[in-house]
Amino acid sequence: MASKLGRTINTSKLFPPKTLNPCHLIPSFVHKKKISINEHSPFFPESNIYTEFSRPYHSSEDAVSIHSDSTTVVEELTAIFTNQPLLRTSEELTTLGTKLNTETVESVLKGLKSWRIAYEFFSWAADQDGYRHNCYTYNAMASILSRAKQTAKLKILARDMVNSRCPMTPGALGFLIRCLGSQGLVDEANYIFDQVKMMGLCFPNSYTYNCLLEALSKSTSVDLVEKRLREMQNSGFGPDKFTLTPVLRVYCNAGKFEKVLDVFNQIRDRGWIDGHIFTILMISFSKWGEVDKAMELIERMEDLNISLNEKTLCVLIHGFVRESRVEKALHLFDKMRKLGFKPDLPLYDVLIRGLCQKKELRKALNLYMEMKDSGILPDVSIISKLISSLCGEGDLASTKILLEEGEQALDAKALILLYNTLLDGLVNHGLVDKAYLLLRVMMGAESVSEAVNDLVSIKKIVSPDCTSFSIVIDGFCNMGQLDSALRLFWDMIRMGWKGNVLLYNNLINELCNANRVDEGFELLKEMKKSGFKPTQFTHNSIFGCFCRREDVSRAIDLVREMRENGHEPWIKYYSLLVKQLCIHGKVIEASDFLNNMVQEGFLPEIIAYSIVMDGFFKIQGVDKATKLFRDICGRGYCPDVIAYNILMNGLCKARRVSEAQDVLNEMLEKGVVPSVVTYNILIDGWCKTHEIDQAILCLSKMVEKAREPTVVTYSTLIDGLCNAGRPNDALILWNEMVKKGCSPNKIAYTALIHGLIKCNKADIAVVFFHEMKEKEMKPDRFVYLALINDFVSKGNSVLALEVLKDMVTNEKFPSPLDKDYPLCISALHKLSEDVVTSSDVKNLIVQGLIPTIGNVSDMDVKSVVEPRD
DNA sequence: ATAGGGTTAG
Repeated sequence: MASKLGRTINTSKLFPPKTLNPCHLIPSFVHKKKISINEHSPFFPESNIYTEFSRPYHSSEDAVSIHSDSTTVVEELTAIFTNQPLLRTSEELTTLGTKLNTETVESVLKGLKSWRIAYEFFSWAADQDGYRHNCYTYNAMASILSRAKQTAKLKILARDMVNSRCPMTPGALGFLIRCLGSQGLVDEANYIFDQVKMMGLCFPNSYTYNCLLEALSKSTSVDLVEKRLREMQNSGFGPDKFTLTPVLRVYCNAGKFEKVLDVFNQIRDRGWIDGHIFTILMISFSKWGEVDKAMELIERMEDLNISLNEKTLCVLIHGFVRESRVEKALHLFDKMRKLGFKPDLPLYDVLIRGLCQKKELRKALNLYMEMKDSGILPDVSIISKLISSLCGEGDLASTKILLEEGEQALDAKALILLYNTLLDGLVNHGLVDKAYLLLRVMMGAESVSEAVNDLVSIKKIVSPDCTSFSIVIDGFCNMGQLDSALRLFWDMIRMGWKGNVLLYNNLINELCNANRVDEGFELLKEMKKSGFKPTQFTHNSIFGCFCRREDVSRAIDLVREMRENGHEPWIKYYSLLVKQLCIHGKVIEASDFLNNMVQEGFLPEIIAYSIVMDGFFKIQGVDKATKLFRDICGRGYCPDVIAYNILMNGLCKARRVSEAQDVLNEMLEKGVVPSVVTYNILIDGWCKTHEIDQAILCLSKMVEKAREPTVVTYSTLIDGLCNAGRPNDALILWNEMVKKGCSPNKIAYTALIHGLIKCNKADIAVVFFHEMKEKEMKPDRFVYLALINDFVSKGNSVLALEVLKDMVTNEKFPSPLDKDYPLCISALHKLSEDVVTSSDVKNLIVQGLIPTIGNVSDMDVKSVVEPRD
């Protein structure tokens, strides 16, 4: 874009040439005006603000020629700066410096190929006596830097330009603004515009404003654009098409639908709609995922006889593929070809990828063939995509053809990429052994080449690279074939490949997962020897293994080594370690481990301390636990709700419920919000210490605080109420629970059934017993036994037998070693003594469901084998 | 290839 340095408005790339007359902003008199080529005055009279449009540009074809002396100077300078950097301090150059003028500088800048040299020349010129850059030389330089994307230098240049106080024509300022805008330097463009205006270096006209808006429209700064638009109107410049276009664009960028519509209507009402406007809208719609709306626009465009341009179609096709609507994309693709546009590789690429993603591989292949027929050479990336998709579908035959084509068209470096894709595809398709065979053939093992005949017909051998090995090694790892992975790894090392960090990490991690940590350690040594630095992941893999093994001393040694490397041990591993130590009663060891971590400079998270605190409580170390809690508080930890819960639970279990109540108050003071669990713990504490009223009070408090009781809350209280001899209240609570939609689980049923039995209400209990079984919850044996025993003791043999039958068909009768055994036997005795149930008991013995008991003889048993009616 | 961790009822 920035090629005329502000003298003419070159908008052809921004706006369709058909709709734009570049002169529409320029009063006609300007074209007649000429300005002397040797104009050196740094200040143009104000009346000349439009002269830049007519100033000839010496290097363009129709430009006025520079006299021959100047031409020589340009040529010499260009030659010296291009080819003879050593001559830059020579006398010759000093002489040339005296002949410098702005036109020469512009010419030289235009002729220099590299932005770096141009920049050097530009700086050199600035230092020459009697020479000053003007706005055109600055713009020439700005244009070069902008094209070279040297944004930092461009910014400095723009500031220098302002600081030099060189006057600018509105066009020149517009040009500069567009240079900045094209590099996304929106704020800078905005700033420079104001500076220039403020310093009186230029009076912006509507073109300048349009340039500024154009620059701003690359952002989403709606406010900025609106502000400038008002400013422009206040300066007497009404908006034209080139004003509204950037306004539309910024609203599009910011996703302001309403505003977009509003501006669009303004543009339409003034008859300014063109393809460019549509393109802006369509790109936005496509970005917003509104491809259908974009399609509607296309139809409207066709109605308005505005031709679709290639870019718009491309954008839409990309948009449809992005939404996985490949059919629609293909439809547009056809349209595009009918309009005579020739699709390029990127467009084929996106469609083929879209089809691959939809697993429409036949269509993808056809399109690929079409592309080749139309004379477009495929690149390695598209072949690679096809190979990996075909592999994924197990279509090895097509893969083979593509690979053969690749062999003809690609060099060895690209070809190895295809082979790696193939290896990867095989591995992903679960064919890691096949991949391994292919790899061996690549390594030169001709003896197995038969086995990969269906994959490749190797004409030229492609040696595997590090990636090839990595793919197959990782494949083995993922298939659990760790030893194959290791063997291949060492093969790779022997072949001189060093591997990479990822490969080492994967292998070490797999070894550690397989509890082969010593080998993992060996590999770590090898890794370091090869010059790779272990990462956090490497160390934590090994650390995790030590933690799982509860190997405290090696774990702490590793923590030390990790600290030296600046690697943090992962909480999931050390919390696992302390948890397991606690489970095994080694709470002191767990506590010591955390202390050691602190000594090594790592502060364990509160979670780990919570585990240890709970551990102390579980081994009746109440004082140790509470001391630990206070210690960590003193060390600056802020216990969270779970840490408090553990503390309260420990105190409650030690029957120190009022202390637990104090802890709850402490929580509230400190602003730690109690959870349902907190209240449940306290409720249970009160229940277990026979303070059922306190427990119910606690329930109402939790409801007050909008903590919904859970099935745990209800179970706890139902158990407590029954133990307090209040079965009716327990039943009321049960109904309340069900009414609230809280469905009872096995523990809740157990609590109620057992509670009712304890309250002498086995007849009610058995109703819930049946309800529970209907819900396919399996009662624990002690529930059966409690019922049987209760019925037996009350002489209700029929019900007792019914439950007994139920029990023995659902689970084994307790063994003689079981603590419940004597109880069961005594119940059986009672049932066999009762005439109503004795024969059924014998039947159960015959069926082998219950053991033979004392006074039921074998003879008796035989007598019941014959069925009686 | 990177956090799932710790607490309550029969």
